[in-house]
Amino acid sequence: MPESRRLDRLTSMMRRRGIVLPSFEIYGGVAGLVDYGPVGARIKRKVIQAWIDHWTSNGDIVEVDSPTITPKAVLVASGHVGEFNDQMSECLSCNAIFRSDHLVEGMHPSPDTLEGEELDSLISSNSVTCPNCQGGEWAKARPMNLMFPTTIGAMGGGREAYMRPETAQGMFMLFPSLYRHFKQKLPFGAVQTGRGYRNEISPRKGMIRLREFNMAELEYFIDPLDQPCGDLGQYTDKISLIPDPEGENQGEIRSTFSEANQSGLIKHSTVAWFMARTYDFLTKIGIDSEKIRFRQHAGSEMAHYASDCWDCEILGEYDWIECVGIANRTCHDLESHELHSGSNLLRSWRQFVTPKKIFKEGLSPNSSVIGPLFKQRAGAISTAISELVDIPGSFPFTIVLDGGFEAEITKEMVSLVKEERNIHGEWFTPHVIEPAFGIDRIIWHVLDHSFIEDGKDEEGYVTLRLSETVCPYDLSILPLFDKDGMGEFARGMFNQVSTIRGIHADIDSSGSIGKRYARADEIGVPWAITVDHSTLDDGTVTVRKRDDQRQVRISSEELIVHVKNRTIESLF
RNA sequence: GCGCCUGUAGUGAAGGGGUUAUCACAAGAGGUUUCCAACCUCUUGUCCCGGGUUCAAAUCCCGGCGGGCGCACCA
Repeated sequence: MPESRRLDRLTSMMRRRGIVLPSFEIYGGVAGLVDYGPVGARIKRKVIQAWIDHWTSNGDIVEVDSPTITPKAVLVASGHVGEFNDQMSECLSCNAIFRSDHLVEGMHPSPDTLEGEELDSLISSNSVTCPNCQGGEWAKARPMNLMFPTTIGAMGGGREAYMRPETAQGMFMLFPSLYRHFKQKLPFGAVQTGRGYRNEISPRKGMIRLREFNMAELEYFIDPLDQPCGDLGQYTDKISLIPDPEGENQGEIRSTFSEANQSGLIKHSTVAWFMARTYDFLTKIGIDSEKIRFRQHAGSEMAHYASDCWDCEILGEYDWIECVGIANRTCHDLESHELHSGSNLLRSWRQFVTPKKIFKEGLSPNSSVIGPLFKQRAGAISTAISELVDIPGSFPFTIVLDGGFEAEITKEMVSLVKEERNIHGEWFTPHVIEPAFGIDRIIWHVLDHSFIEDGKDEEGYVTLRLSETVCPYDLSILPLFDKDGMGEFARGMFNQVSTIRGIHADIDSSGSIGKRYARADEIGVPWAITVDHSTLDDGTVTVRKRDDQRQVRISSEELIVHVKNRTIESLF
């Protein structure tokens, strides 16, 4: 079997068996949009369920769900409207397109803040040449919008909006509700799974770069003075870590999460903790641990909102692909939303262990004197007096207002106040650690790593060695013949197991028994239950294990108990 | 967006200006004491879309859409 075509065989199988296939195909298809078919949708649901369970099982993280349509103002505050509207310049001689701000790199302190016309004039005044063909003629810079715009309101005059490029903003919007839910105590987190939208220039590589995709994001809100972290010592695997090439550490380092955190390779303990938990999740759903690595972003590739970011990359048919990003978003989002919205609900209270005593000495304006004397300027003068930090040693002294007005302040106009207060705590903007998962990319790699071809002949025998956590059906029930009562017995069993919560069975009576095993193996059903002649005599069935084809015989009642308890494995 | 390659049943392929487009596997019905893709009979189903050239286009040409790779892009 030529290994170079494994990718083709895997994608063909995925289409044929209804796992993942191009969308809208009878209308020619649309690049970057895919469907999950009947088998794929079940796998996807189980991956997402496993993800939600993984993060919410500690009690400090809850699930939320917010709209995909997002008002423009939210995305202006988050920085996406600015960042997602990069100006692009096209070379008139070879039609190559470049980001305008990259072309004028070094010619301006902050090229990414410039408008189209400023970029154009910078390009022409510096005679920037095309990196591709050395031509010097450029078309006007045009904005490239990577978000899908829409309008809220069916008639004219609606509000401008975009399809969300990430689910994170919805969780920031819900911060006040989360803060109340968690009894106003950090740390806590929220997860959200759902669709995100990016109008990619050129979607590529099957389901790797999509225009509409499934994401799963976790926002963990912490006090920046604290770095909450679980027991890293429980993760003893050595992990491949590739630190920022612009930093002190070079090349690939193999280390445990605990060591990496202690040595300062992973600076933030909470980031290290989520990296470990991410590794734990990925291996649990069937990603090969040898094909996982973490790569730190260089400062230059960091998203606009992040101060540190580690990508989790997975090795598959498309080489190393970024599947999870674990970013320290600091207070960027909450602070920016506070600024843009005027809300004061995006903060958290930090209680001091011991109240701080503060002594405040200041001047208090005597308005009965100041008022009649300064009339309309009295208010401004009173404020200025209260805000004086250095109290002048003698009277009279002069205060200069913003407009240049000079007021002479005499002893009678003020009184000296000495105040002693206990401060019990302070308000601050929480920081956010965000693990963001690309669900489609993860599903791809789960399938890639499970796709085992080990046929002896040319044709190849395919087994999808999916973990029970993500398999599309838990078991396949196969009547050896659909007659003599075997079919009825099988359907009875099917109905019985189908009432068990979380269990989905398949029933298949067409074709030879070998063919039916093969069909079940190909989509990763872990157990095949065969109803045969003996079943009719003594009520026993055979249970076949997908990964080694071993079979045991057991009474159907006993089997159903094992299905219920998820202990089929113990039969082997 | 650009360049090169490419598009034939569900999947993989063959063919190719001329009657009804070929093969394998898959799928459906029936048969067969049928436990690892067995066999027999029958059946369903295909030239990406649009325009052009031509007496005649699935085939040649142009455009679009989709796919692969490279460049660019991937906040």
